[in-house]
Amino acid sequence: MTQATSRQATVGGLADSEDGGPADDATPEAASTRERILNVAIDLFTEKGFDGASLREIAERLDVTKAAIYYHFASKDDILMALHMRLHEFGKDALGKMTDEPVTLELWGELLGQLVGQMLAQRKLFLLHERNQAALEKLHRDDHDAEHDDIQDRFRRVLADPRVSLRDRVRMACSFGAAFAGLFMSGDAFEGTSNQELGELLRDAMRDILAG
Amino acid sequence: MTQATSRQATVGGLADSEDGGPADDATPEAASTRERILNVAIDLFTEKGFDGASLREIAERLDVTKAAIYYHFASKDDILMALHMRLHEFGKDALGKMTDEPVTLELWGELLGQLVGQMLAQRKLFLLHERNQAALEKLHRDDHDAEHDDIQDRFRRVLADPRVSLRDRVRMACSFGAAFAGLFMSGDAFEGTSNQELGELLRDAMRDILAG
DNA sequence: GTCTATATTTCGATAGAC
DNA sequence: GTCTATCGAAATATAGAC
Repeated sequence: MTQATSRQATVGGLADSEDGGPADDATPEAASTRERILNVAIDLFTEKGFDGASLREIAERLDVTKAAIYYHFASKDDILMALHMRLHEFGKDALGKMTDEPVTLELWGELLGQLVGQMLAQRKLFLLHERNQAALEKLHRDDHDAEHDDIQDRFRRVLADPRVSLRDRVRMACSFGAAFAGLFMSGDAFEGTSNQELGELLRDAMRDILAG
Repeated sequence: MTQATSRQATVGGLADSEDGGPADDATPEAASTRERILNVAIDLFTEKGFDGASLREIAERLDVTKAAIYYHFASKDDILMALHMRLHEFGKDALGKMTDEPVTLELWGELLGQLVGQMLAQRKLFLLHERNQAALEKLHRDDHDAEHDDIQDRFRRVLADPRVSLRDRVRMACSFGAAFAGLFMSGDAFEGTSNQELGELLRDAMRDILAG
């Protein structure tokens, strides 16, 4: 029996520090193989798509064999799931602010302002998700112990909440899209800009939409 | 030799009406097999991703065999290219307004206002592109007779134009993202809304960003 | 224009030695 | 924890009959 257990992916680098599992690598020096696999996977899954990138490529880039990967992960899906959990970890703080009350434009603004900071810090992870929607949906479909507080689901539920006016809900979607486009759809057009400057410009634009 | 010639995909349903090629199907009655393949491909490539969807599935859904598909298209890539050209056809009118002059916020607003209408009318085609970035990039990489006036490239070039202030360029990206999110990232949250109403709400939000 | 049948490749995954 | 070797499945694509 290997360490890789099906669909029990941990965040990796954040948790995973008990029993005999691969050692947690909070210490910076040398990333564990597990972490190195995840880091290469982020790049390859984003560049070529989850289906377009093969385990062979990941292995080659790390100079190990496919079999080594299967020691750390039960399946290719399991790698994607681990990355998904990693993102979820970053998003859950902002999400915590959402109760069952109807979301106001003010609350949405707060939420998104916080999220923009995390998106700037975790650009690659968010980009991975944007570009692999189909694979992630399949992952959720196949996952039967669905702990369904997925970030995307929560967002969509808010945007569909009939207690909030259509106009406001459209504004909420637009403000999110505005931030998103500034970060991910512009290629490297804003590459020379510091995270702080870009973050402020985006927050300004968001404010104009929500105050509009 | 079959009709399918490599990488010379025509728009399909809009052009393609000369020589012995499969008949143009401007007449509504029954869509040609070629058109039916493209229509099914839009759905499957969007739902499962370009790599995740197989030609077998497309064939099954049309109740024909894979070989029939290869009569109409030289390769799987060729199908995606045909769909890409179809989108390009719709976008080129708006793009025509872009000269080599620096793009002003006003011009950008006009451009996007027009584009929103086309996005509403061709939702599926735009969604296909959003969800298959990796496959489309590979398509462009492999395409050596690159006629490089791709819509996305043009947009990015504008957003990177140093003659325009960073603030304005970020606003342009945001306004596009706002429209985009309202249309594609909200799932079916706005499904009950008419295209006209949604279009107006989106244009209002865009105006607020560009006027901000 | 569509079919049957098959060639060819690549992938995800496993077994077992070290 | 990583390796070599291999399996079985599924995919793209082709050949040739009808």
